[in-house]
Amino acid sequence: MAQRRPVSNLLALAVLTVAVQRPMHPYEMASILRARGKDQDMPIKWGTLYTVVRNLDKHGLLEAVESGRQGARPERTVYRVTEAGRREAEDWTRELLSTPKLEPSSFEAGLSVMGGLTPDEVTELLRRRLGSLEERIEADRRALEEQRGELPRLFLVESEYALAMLEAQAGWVRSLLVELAEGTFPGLDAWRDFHRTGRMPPGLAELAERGATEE
Amino acid sequence: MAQRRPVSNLLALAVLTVAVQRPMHPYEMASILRARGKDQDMPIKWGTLYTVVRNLDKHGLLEAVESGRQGARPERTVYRVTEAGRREAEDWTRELLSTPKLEPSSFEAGLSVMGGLTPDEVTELLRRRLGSLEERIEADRRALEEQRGELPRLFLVESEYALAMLEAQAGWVRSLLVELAEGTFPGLDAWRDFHRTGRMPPGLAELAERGATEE
DNA sequence: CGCCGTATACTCGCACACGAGTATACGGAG
DNA sequence: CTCCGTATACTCGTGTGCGAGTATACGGCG
Repeated sequence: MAQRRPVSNLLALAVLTVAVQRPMHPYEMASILRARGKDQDMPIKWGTLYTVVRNLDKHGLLEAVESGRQGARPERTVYRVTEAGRREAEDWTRELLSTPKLEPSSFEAGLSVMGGLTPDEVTELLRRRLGSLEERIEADRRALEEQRGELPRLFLVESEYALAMLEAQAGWVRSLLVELAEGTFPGLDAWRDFHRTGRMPPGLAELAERGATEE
Repeated sequence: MAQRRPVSNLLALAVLTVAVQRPMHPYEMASILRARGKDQDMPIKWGTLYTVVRNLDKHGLLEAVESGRQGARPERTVYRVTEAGRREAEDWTRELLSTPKLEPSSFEAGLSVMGGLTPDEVTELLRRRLGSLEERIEADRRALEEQRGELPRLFLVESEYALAMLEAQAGWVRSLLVELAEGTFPGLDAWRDFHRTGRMPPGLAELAERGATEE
């Protein structure tokens, strides 16, 4: 119920777009998505898949066209995209492309509470992060180069974006590390003192109380 | 249950870090968080707040120290951070800083299905996105400059990061727009043909079937 | 001095996400 | 030819997120 979309989970959009090709049963949608590497950044959870498909059905965006057992396999239901489903997928795509949406990032959360650790530890942790980032960037770049031979650019755009964001993050971390390592980060001493003495530097105490309810 | 953290919601980390200052009741935690502007990127949901606090209590990371009515106000419970809670907060912060985590991005999802729209519409949509991004960047930059006078750098780092990511995104969108507008984007014609004729260009059809289950 | 809008503080219950479990088919090794 | 590991295909139950609702206090206005 995150947004006003009848089925808000982004997996629903992926499901709709594969099912547009031709009617399919849920497991097959998952296989195709996996084969296209869409599960790299957003692994498909089985429970979610079936819930999402059922909800799409309930809202008339998908409809069951065939249900029964072929041979002696477990029963399976084949779904087809409805006209409404096609419209929903298009409209949703339009919104996702046109409207930037702030999403909670765990790194941001970490940065916002990094004052709880000492500057030296933070420096060490960020160094490790940068290492992982660089490895990942290298690996992704290779993988992308390889796919460039097999797939048209249109299908690689989202990987290119993801890579660009990783690079931007690495760059930012690198520049913060320079400030921390060279000691040019303003307020470094106050931060250290706070941890040595265990108390807020004067002036920060009231700041921390801002927004507190009166007793 | 996303990770192995006893209470996986990031709001729990924020709660722990404000409650470290001194014992508090939930509503007060929310007020302080809001006053610090932490709700900008991740608005505090009331339902979640109380659920999270209850779970932290259940896992021994917070403990109730006082429960009862002051004056005739509605009953309220004041919570204190336990030793385990303090450790959890520190450990969690370490993890968030040191380990990059891929998070699902709705823009990425949009890019991965943009083939469903025509190149011209995509161009128009991205132009709108770029406009919104630029406005937002301008506004955030101003806000940040203003806060620089009042708050030490340590408390602004996460805003600086968020701003840097917005700028990186804007830059990326801008360069994609150039390719689309100037027609240098490879495969533009095939993409257009696909929409005019309604059928996949040869070679792409099999590609789309990759991962399909045998009948 | 009574009325109402707003801030304070929380509860409840639905809907969704998802992991773990279930059950059958198929193919290859022995 | 039978045993078992793996792929196929789905179900169920639990925990969690979160909006909408509830209830009291306070301040100002007429």
